[in-house]
Amino acid sequence: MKNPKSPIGMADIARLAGVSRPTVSRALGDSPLVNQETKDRIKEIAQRHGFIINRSAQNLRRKQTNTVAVIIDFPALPQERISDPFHFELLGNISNALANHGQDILLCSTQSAHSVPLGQLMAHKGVDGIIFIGQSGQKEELAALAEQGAPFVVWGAQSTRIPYCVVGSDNHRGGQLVAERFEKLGRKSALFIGPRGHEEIEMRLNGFTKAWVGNFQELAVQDLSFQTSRDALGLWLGKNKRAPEAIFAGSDTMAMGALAALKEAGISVPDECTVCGYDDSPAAIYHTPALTTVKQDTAEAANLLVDRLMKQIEGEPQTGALLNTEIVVRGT
Amino acid sequence: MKNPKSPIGMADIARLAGVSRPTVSRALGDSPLVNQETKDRIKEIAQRHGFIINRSAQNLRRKQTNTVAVIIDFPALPQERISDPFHFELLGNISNALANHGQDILLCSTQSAHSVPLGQLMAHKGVDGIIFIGQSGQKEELAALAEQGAPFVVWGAQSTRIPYCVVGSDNHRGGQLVAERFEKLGRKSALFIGPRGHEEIEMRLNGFTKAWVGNFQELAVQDLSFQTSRDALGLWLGKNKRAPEAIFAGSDTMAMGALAALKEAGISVPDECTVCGYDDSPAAIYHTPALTTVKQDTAEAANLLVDRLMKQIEGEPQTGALLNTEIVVRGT
DNA sequence: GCAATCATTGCACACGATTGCAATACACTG
DNA sequence: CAGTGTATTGCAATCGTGTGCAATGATTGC
Repeated sequence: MKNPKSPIGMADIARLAGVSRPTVSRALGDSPLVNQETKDRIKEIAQRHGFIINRSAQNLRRKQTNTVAVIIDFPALPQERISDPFHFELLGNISNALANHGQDILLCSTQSAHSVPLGQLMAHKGVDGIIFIGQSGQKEELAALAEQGAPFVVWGAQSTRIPYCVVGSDNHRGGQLVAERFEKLGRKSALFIGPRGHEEIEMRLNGFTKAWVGNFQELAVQDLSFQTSRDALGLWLGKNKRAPEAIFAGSDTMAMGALAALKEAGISVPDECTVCGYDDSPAAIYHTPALTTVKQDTAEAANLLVDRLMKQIEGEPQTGALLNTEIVVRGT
Repeated sequence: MKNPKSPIGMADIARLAGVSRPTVSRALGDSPLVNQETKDRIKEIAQRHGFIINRSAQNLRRKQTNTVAVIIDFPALPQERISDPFHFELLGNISNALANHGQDILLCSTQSAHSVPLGQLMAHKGVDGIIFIGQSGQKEELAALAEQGAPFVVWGAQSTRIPYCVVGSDNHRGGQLVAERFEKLGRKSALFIGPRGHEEIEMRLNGFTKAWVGNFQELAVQDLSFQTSRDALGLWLGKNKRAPEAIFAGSDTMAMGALAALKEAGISVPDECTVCGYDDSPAAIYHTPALTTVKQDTAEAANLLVDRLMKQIEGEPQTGALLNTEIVVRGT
């Protein structure tokens, strides 16, 4: 029933060291108020007896938690499976980055997070700050949250005059890189596949069209899933007699959907049609042929996110940041 | 500097309701000691004023945290990228399942978790229980943890006389299903690709060989990565004149690696060689051709894990559980 | 009508750590 | 030697909530 927990507390250490509890507290906190020898002795004793501080008590007293909430979009239903593996990779890197700062992660799915007003989420969950992943949808709520001075950062689309800190890859530049590559390959016509209303993807498209001079068409789809993309392109290929010479997909998952449709239509890749995705998710490498795609450096992204969040928690307001992006040329 | 947090506490609610603080505490906790009308009134007031309980204080007093640690293998280095998307899916489902039980998730990477002796992890992180994902490596430490009565569950390989609660898919049966399918297709020779020493995979192999009557060879590799599998099979195909008629890979990722090697060798799938993976990870669907694989139901897995963990926390010891597995036939 | 029972509520302390302030001891200055 | 300063430590209050026990008033039984 009751697990034994750690029955050893600060008071015990104090007794063992022959000092008072506050002195132990200060010693472990490396306070300059305590004699160096005393500190060393206390630390040694605490170490030897496997003392572990009670986070609940510490948090209560300090009014902070050393915990950061990460809010991420998990597929609500098993069959949806829409969650992007890219997010997983980012999450892993965030986990590491936060660990380096001595912070714990409180993981929330968007649905459970939204059962509570965003503004109260922090107090409710008892965290010092929040990292949002893939929440481009709710700018107003995030703005309100920023208004009350809550420390948080968002992974998503950059844009001017956003009142909070957004870290994201340079989607505009990414799109541009794709256009440049298509040009270099001498392609004359291009098709873009992606949903409207998804800010990051719109920016990719934007960068692309700004830099692209050839023939252009857009295939607007409902979501970012493999299946949707595959079906949509299949239909499109049926209706249009000529396949485009190049396809730019809004994400790797969609690019793979497109590749499936191309294969079914008997169009050879990359000879007849070259395809470029976005994200450089692991699956891009595993795919046959391996996917040409725009890479977002998740490790650097995680570091930037965490770094800026920490500084915010310490009271320094932070501006957003743009990540370098590069195109990774593989088999498509 | 100081974020305003929620300045409203139980004392305020008490004053507003004209009762004492303890009464508020009991009312919100639905104690039968409080008059129903009083309870309702207090709850309403608390609700209306957006009162949110201070978890730190509550946890301190109750000596529990309503938080479960999930320890998962994140890739330590960005370039490793070995983490299986299957784990991500499982994590998402666990997140949902825990949310249903009002539990929060504390996410730890294995590396940060191992910076502290496993036995103290729970007290250190201040959680009520732990879910391990993909830790088949350290049975002794887990056994020791079980010894001290810590509540935890493990996703991994089932086996008899393990002193703690393991939930896993029926790997043995999974391998058997693959053998049966190969037989049904009339294949005469089979090759297994997978690392030795990985318990779950060994069991898959075990189930397979028990049921398989044809010619059999094993290709032992170093790890579970796409690249390793691809290279190893490539080499193997070079050395052996005849390709096997069927390949069973230890995981989907490895199956995709094998498919890449087969393609390079000009061997047609599934005509000349049929391939079967394991996990039914999302990438299996996205692959071209789509992967035939053994499915593990992550939603059910998550429910079982969480359910058993909760019961342990409440003091009921739990035995392990075996998940149903089924083979999903797709294009390979 | 009096005592016993019950339902409801408040008092006061506990949880385990942090911190402002006072206390002590000692050194140093003039 | 008195006075001031400095280094080190302990006392006691505090964070916000939960809970054993006593107290209150209402109800019941005889």
